[in-house]
Amino acid sequence: MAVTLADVAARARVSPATVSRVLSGKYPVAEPTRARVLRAVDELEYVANGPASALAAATSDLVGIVVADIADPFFGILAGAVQSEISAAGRAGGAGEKLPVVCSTGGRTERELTCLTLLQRQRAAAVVVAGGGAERPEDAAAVAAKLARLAASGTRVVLCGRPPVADAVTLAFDHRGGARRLTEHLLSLGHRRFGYVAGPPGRTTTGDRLAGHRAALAAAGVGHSARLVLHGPYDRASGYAATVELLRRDPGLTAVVAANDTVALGVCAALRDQGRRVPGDVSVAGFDDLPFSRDAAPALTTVRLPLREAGARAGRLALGREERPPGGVATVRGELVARASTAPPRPQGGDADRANRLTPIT
Amino acid sequence: MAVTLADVAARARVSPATVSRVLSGKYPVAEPTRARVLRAVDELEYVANGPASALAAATSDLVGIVVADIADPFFGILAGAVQSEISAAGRAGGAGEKLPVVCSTGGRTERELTCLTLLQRQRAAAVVVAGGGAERPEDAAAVAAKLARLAASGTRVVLCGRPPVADAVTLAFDHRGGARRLTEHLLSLGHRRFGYVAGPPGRTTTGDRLAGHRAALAAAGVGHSARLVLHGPYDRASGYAATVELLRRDPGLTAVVAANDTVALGVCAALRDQGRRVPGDVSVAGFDDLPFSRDAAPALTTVRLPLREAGARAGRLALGREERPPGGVATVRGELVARASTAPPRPQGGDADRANRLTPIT
DNA sequence: TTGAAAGCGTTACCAA
DNA sequence: TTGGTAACGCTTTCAA
Repeated sequence: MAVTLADVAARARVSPATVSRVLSGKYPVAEPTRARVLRAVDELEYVANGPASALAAATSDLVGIVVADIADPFFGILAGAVQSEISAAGRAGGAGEKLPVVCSTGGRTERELTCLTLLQRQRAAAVVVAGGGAERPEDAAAVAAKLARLAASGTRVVLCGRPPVADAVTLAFDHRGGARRLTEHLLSLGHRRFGYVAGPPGRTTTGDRLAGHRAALAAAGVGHSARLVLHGPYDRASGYAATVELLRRDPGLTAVVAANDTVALGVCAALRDQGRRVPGDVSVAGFDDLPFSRDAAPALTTVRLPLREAGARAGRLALGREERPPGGVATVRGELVARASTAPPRPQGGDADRANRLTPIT
Repeated sequence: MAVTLADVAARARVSPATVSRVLSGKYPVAEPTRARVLRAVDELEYVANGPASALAAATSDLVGIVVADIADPFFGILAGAVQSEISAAGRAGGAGEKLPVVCSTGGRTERELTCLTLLQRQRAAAVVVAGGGAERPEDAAAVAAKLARLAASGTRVVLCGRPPVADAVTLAFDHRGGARRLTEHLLSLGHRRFGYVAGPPGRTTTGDRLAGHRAALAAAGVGHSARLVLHGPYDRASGYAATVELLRRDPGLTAVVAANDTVALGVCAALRDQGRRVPGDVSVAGFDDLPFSRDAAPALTTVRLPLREAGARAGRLALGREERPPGGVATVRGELVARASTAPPRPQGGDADRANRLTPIT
């Protein structure tokens, strides 16, 4: 079978314990001995048995990164940042190097629990849970309980982009504030009739962004019908279909806010197919400002979350290389990116009046 | 500490061996006993110790997916497809459920070897290596040797999108054929002066696509200068910068072929910024046809690789749920997607002549 | 600074 | 159908 520690020990004429000490690197070993061991390791092409180490040490060097969907660039960027932060630490391939592993859940609580169980089974050293969570109390509680058990069993838990839970370190995203500023911006341009294409129902990200949007409207005294809020997955097709329906429900809307940039692309496409100029007749806003959106929809107004920075920080927190923020929670804010200031085409009397009472924000 | 098999056994008043059998599910156990064990598992919230199982069974339930960059939607889609195929098998969270783990290498051989070592250390059940490999013989040999060792140690190895190695099961992508058809298409429209923005140097994907392009040009008797081939990473900035330089070197080019769609977006942006209409003055072609490209560059001509299907198939091969293709190698071909048939603006005499001798393809 | 040996929690073989 | 019990390969006291 495979080469074992004992084989290396025999070859280097030392005890297995010594080899272990050399490899772990955190025990004093005489230099000549050390060299002999390392040479034996090389000659034998020894690769440690991870499971055996994990069993003996009661912790593995796996770091889990749980996301909704790796095919979604939002999570791809986030997960990539976490990974590279983790891989950057520790000598390449050396013992103690962490193996970042990405799991995707499809945004389903059930699958989320499964992933966490799988990581718990692996005795992962840390777990970064990225993206929004379930809003339903039972679901949220189930995940919280699972995370608590994970933490209790020695796994470091870091939340990134979801509400804090118990005492897990959390990097919360300010979706609410971002959506609010986004909507305030559109209001300041004079828009009064909004459509909103929301993300999947029952998820905190969806709810938070929507809440921010509604808060801005309420603060401006602009009414908003629930009929003009449509939910769907974070994809282009959802934006397209929702927009067709929104226009049917209110042909006079002048702005559409989308759950994210991908959805916004579908919105733009549908608007054009329905004969509206974008921007011009209708302004479209999105979220996240992913790299391609500037090409796909140059006039999009979005909120840019510093995904790379957040991911890197989450990675450091997972490794325990960065101090816990006060209270265990740090909030990451997005930046408003307004590429075109398109006022609505034909402002109506009453609305224009109200607009004058608004203080432009941003 | 954590609940162990022995705890469950005690509670269910059976031996540890029996609990193990119930959990593994592949041994006959009397129904009442089985029920008692499962109840104990539930009551105790027992979660098996993966490392211990892996040690005893000499194989873990990890399945590695090695990609160049998860932040790149190309790999995100591919990895996502592999993952969902793997997660679909096996009852959620049950014993024996595989844990698909994605690692990214940045397309660097060194990091690739590290990832493979890490997976070898974990005694992964299978490894799917996706995306092109190194062209340099030493590098290719090093990776091949590593893969051979992995395979020898019982890990199932599946290659996806890179040249076959020894006897690893391979899903090869026909980059060469795709690039060839793409170029033939542009030639059939009358284009004769091409710029080419290639991927990172020294990688098989880059080399294969370029080879296909050159083969098409050669077959058509169209000369091509190495000065009009520029290399860079698979990102937008690379396409932008390369295009500025290409136009400097040949202001009269009528078509630019890009390493992939993301690069093509940069090409389009640069062309516009340089005062060219796209399409119109210059036609742009890309690769991969990712979801956003139709919005970002509606007139792009691309080659669409069936990424989801390929990923799913790779997943099944990794699980041993799909038969090895004859010879161990199956080739995945891309589909030419031509959204606009833009002929060059001002065909030159001699070239137009030659164009007539071409048989239009596709 | 090094060695000996007792676990770590499963699996799998051999009996019963 | 079940139980007893060696491995599995490493880490980590405890001694020397």
